[in-house]
Amino acid sequence: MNDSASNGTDSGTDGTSPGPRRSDATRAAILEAARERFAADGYERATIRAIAKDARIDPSMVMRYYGNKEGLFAAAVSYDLKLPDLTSAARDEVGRALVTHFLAMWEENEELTAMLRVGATNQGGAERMQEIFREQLLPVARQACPDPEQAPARAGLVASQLLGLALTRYVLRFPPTVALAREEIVAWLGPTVQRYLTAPSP
Amino acid sequence: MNDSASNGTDSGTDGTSPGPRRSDATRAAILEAARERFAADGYERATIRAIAKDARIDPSMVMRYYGNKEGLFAAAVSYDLKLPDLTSAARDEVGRALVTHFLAMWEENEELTAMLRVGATNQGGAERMQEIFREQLLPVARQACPDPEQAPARAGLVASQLLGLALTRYVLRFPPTVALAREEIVAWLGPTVQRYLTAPSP
DNA sequence: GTCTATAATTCGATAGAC
DNA sequence: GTCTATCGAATTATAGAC
Repeated sequence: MNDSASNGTDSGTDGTSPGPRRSDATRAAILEAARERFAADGYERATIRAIAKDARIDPSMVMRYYGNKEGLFAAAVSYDLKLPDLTSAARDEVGRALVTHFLAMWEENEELTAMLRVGATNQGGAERMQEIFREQLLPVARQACPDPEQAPARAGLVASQLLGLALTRYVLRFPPTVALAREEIVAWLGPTVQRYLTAPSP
Repeated sequence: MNDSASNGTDSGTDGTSPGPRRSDATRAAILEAARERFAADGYERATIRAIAKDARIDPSMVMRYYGNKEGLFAAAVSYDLKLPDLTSAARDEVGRALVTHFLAMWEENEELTAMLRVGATNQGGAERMQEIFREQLLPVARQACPDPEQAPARAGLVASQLLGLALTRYVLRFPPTVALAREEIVAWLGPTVQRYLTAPSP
């Protein structure tokens, strides 16, 4: 969301204020439109022209700012996804907490749908998806599960359930899964995740 | 796959139910190549030209046989995916049975990976995925779950876990999930699916 | 900074010779 | 049935005027 301000070529000669560029509004509009299009259509079908049209600017501006289509996608999904620190959660509640935060993240952030959709057909997208779950889910598993050596497998199981929920609810939009209330999902999936993390190996 | 013997009995005139054509081998080669490409690249990036090259025939043949790209995809994934009849399975073992058969299906059939990948970015693919879900998973849920009215929700939960496994294992290829042995997966996911189907609402 | 015009590819689809 | 040649449309990307 936040384009960090860099330089201010138009904000006068006094260097005291590294003010926002005049184009920051445009850049932000482009990124927002890009996230929407990538989330809705995937990488291939989301055209630069359509994104530019949504942002109500000229397609060539997208190229000027982000170089090429890959650069645009990278910029659009470069937002840091921070799963709240769950290390403080009670050990027998980590499953429910994880599902709750996961749901909140996906409902408020189109970026994740975009990444999942792109990850299904694009190598770069899949790798970025792997990164995120290594950085976000593995630490949780390392702390929650009894044998640290099993943490990757446990995290993989949790990922299968959480991403499966995201897939059926936000991408494929299976009606019954879409219809579920958040609390229902937490009530059903919480114990599953809890078990994947903390139960002894079956 | 099946290069069925192509004899000369071309029953020609009846367009609705043609016998074995001389071109059957070619058609089969096209479909096999199409499945591989769709599974590997998704709908948009799997080009007719590339598929034809894999099948070592001319791209125009694909058009001649299947009309257009959509027709090709439909033909490539039109195999009936038959989940074995689980109505005979013991009621407290339906979870494990379902996971076991699901795994077997995905490991031996590229078609399913193709459909999942396409479903992530293509409307038609997503709808076909929904169809299969309705025809295959819903009946199982209807029979296994205590309250038939809850069958769709239960089936949706099962789908989230099973398709999440397929996504992380066969599409995104998360290393820890790929590394799991089939028996481990059954041991972990079986109880989950069992609970989604038969446990009382939480 | 913004836009017009267009280059350079690539793809789906068609026409027609053999 | 098979292939060559090509059309027409869409795309990314570039060059340059204002």
